[in-house]
Amino acid sequence: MNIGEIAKLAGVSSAAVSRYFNNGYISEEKRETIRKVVEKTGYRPSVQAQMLRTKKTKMIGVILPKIDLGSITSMVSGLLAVLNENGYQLLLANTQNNSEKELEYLSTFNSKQVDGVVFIATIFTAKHRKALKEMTVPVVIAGQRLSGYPCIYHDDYNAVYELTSMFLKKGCRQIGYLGVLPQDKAAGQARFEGYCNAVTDGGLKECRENTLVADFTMESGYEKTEELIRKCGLLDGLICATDEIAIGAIQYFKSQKISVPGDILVAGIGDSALSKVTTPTVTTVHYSFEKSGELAAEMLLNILVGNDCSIREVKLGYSIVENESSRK
Amino acid sequence: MNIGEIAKLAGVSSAAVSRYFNNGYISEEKRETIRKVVEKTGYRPSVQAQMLRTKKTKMIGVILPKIDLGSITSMVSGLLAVLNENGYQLLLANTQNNSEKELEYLSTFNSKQVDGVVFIATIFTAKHRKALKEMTVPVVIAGQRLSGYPCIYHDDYNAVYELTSMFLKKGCRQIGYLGVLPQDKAAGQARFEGYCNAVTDGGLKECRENTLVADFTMESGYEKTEELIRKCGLLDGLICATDEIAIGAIQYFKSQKISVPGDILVAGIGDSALSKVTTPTVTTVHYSFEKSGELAAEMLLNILVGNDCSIREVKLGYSIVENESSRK
DNA sequence: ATAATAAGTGTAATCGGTTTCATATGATAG
DNA sequence: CTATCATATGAAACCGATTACACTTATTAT
Repeated sequence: MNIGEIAKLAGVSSAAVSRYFNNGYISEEKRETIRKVVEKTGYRPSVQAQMLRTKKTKMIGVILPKIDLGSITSMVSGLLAVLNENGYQLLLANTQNNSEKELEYLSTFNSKQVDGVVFIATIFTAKHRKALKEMTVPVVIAGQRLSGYPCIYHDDYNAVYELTSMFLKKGCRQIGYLGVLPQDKAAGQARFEGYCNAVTDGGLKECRENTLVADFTMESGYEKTEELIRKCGLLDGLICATDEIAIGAIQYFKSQKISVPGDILVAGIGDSALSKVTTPTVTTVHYSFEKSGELAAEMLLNILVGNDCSIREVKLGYSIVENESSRK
Repeated sequence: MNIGEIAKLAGVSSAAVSRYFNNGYISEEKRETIRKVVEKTGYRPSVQAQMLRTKKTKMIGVILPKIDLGSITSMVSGLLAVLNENGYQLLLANTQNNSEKELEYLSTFNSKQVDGVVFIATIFTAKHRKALKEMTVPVVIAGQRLSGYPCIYHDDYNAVYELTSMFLKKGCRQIGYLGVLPQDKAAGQARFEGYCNAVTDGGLKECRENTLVADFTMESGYEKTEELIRKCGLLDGLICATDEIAIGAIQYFKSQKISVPGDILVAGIGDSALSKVTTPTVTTVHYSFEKSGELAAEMLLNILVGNDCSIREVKLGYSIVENESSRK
């Protein structure tokens, strides 16, 4: 069943049927006859033919490093809400933190498979920059700031700065930090700098000694906390770059009969579901990931309609969620 | 840059270039010249044109009720792994538990937009059956058994039967149950029946009185536990249809100074990340959702290549993860 | 020597729409 | 009474690939 057959049944040309679907000039009377035929046959235009002819796929590619992460699924949820609302579909690519795959999917999506791309990445290399430069479809970066590209990210620096300052105000004088790789500008570098500057501004020194790099897991949080304590002695505060790390840290302290928050205050980042069910519950930073997904989608759609004056860079705020692990 | 221009540059026909990409008859020498031209120009065939001509989109639609749920993202992860491996892309549709949207996306995907659909649903109505009957592209159902359709699901009945039997063996004589809507055949009905039959087989009676229906949240678990205790007095065991409900229940017991597992044993289902970080950690049932995603993808791909003798229905096993909430 | 088969190639039809262009009609303006 | 314009329509070109078909040449079987 194609447009020609419908046209024949309705006694019009295929152009008229096309206009019927695309709000072109068409008389009320033909519109009605076509409507009837379409209804009776259940005809739907072939999206493939439309894509080929119009060069619009109405699809947005989303590249993400890991699907089973609350922050990321929230973003996807926000993306989907806005995209579907506007008649776009979402093509998902999971790179499993594999840098090569990120480049591969960028290239795949670029070859006209989608109208635009939302790129959720953690670490940008020179290769990424090169791949991005070669893109012919618009790309919005989510979760990181990348100069020259439309992007949306969170105020990591100030979030951790404020978190650390809060610990100082509560009397902490030996604050440790468990971070992630600094190549990750957002979760790694910005958060670490927030910690460092807050500590220095608070009149403490040698912040770098009280820090270690972990990965994004609870196990790593546990191990690195042990290492940190062995290295620095007992601290009175510990800021962690993610909730998972913080929970691992708390588990270590529990195993050592070190009281949280009695002996040491602990905080994480992300406001994950986990942070609300542990004992003690974990003080953390809330980012609105769903909102950032929605905004990323809106930015991309704006670019697609050629709205050159639209928002091109967004830094989203945060709110500190004080839970039991820092109540003093 | 289209196939014709490449053909001209290589001094061959467009058919030859097409054959170059599709492993058709072509001499080694032409293959080489085409390869060079393709490399130099960076040409890639238009997927839209290919789709139109071949009637294959190499895309699979995935319809899911909620993206921010560990079990579902694990499935998606498994789906993606297998689909991408085989050159397929994943088109994501999130229905937010909206039955109308489920039907709408089924219909959208059906109109030749994808080669096949993976449908992750919770409740099947008559409308769903009708919509499924009208599908012209193959559909694999995940998370539920639906007679007549390729499907993949977990052994909910026996999982809960075994969990309940374990509680009985530990001496429980008053086991309560917090379930979800029985319209959900898998998480609702099958789990509930597993509980009922285990209780009856264990020589206890009146199982139905000790049960209530909650929804999938911790809050609901908290409230319904309160209601259940008010109704039935103190139980000595509580089986919950999900980990979230179980955690809500434990929070209620904590608030009432009722000891878990001292006074009452509690278990959930799903082996979520949450169940591992609470105090006490929650006894639960592990399902391999990632594997079910992989299998669903494999089933669908098999159907697509016309392998009629392939697996059409899979019931996956489970393992009980005994944690602190039931250690007696 | 001849028939049959396999390998290699190009032409042109095809997939199913959208859109340009030419054309027609009726209404309004000058 | 013509010129202009908005509305309405269909024919045909076009998007960019795949593939059926016809054809040539080389190889093998009879």
